[in-house]
Amino acid sequence: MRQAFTRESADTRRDALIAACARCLGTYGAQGTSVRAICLEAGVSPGLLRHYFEGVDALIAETYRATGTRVAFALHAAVDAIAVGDNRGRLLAFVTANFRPPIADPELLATWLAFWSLARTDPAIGKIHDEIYAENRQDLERLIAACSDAPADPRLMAVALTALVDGLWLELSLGNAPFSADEAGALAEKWLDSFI
Amino acid sequence: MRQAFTRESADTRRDALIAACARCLGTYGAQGTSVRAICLEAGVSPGLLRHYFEGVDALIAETYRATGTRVAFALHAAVDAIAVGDNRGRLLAFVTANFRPPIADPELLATWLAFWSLARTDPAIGKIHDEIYAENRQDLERLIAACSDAPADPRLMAVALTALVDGLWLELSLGNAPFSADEAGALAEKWLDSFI
DNA sequence: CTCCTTGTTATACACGCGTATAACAGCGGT
DNA sequence: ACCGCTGTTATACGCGTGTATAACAAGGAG
Repeated sequence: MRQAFTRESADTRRDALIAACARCLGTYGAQGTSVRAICLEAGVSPGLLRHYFEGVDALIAETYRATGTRVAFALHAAVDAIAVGDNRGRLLAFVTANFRPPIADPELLATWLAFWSLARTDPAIGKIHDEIYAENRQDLERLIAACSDAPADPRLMAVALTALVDGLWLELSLGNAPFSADEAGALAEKWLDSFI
Repeated sequence: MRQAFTRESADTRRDALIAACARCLGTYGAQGTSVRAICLEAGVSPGLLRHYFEGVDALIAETYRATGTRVAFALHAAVDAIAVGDNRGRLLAFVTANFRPPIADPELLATWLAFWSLARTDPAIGKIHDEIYAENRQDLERLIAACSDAPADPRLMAVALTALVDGLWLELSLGNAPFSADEAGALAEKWLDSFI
């Protein structure tokens, strides 16, 4: 007897596989994310992966893109929770959202680490990486420029702020960090106020 | 005919295997670092690895420790190149050395990424990670405290400086960074001056 | 109700992995 | 010059990997 199954639309199956891939990367890391593990997580047979994707590398690439937009969405939601007039508040919200769920999350870090390590090797992943980071920096520069007393060089400030936030986020998500999420937010705010 | 070989002391062989492991992690990433790849790089047969280490995981752990001390050594060398009286200069040297070789190096980043991803899974690696970071932070706090007008809370400043430096180093080493090593150094200096 | 398309499963293949084991050979002691 | 210890190699085993292929069945069309 063959296992029962239901036919799904292409989009549904692709999304399910992408979500399963992200869960595997977060749970088992890049090493433990195999075709069989992904398909088991998605509840389909291993062969189906290649029916929807060129190969496992292509699925991981699309998962990177999906994860990037998910993060961007969460950041935008944090910004939109602040009144449109409060430009400094919106910028601060964008920054401090990185220290709270769902962004400050060990599983998301594991996913991101896998992407970083692949970005050096796989050119396709590297391209996606550049796009995601460019978009994020653009968002940040926009929020900086919207502030009344914006600095002369928003690019360098965006660079510094991104680096600070990434570093804090990284150590916070790695665990055993010698500081709290609140302290991270306070540091970012202090740094921000010294500029604008 | 069997391949010729020479007998080496235990320390020599262990060091050679550790160095080969680091090169593999940097060149091929964690995914491409296998027992066979390491031993090919070291110029020995695959079986020899288990003659000197519990397994490949143990070798990677020792490689982490060795890499950590190598980085710490490079940072200390940068500090010692500055006159003992110039406390601010020594702190600045410690910080900016992170943006120059051999620390700002794609291969070192790849090695470090592998360690980060393993730190979550393997408790032994996680322990080594905590120790390395604690030492680094202690060094930084010492240099901060040595400055004449040290801030009230050197811990939080060390946290922030570490995060900023890590973030800048990360993106610099990932490549395609929208800023230069000099700009990174200038940013760190600016941040440093706003504190002390 | 039946047929046909095709999404899905099951199986197989070649390969690389980490490890275990036995045979070999370098090299110091005698 | 020979022996014996052991560092080193060679080979093999079981397993998991990504992918290719054929058999199957779900579900709409007629």
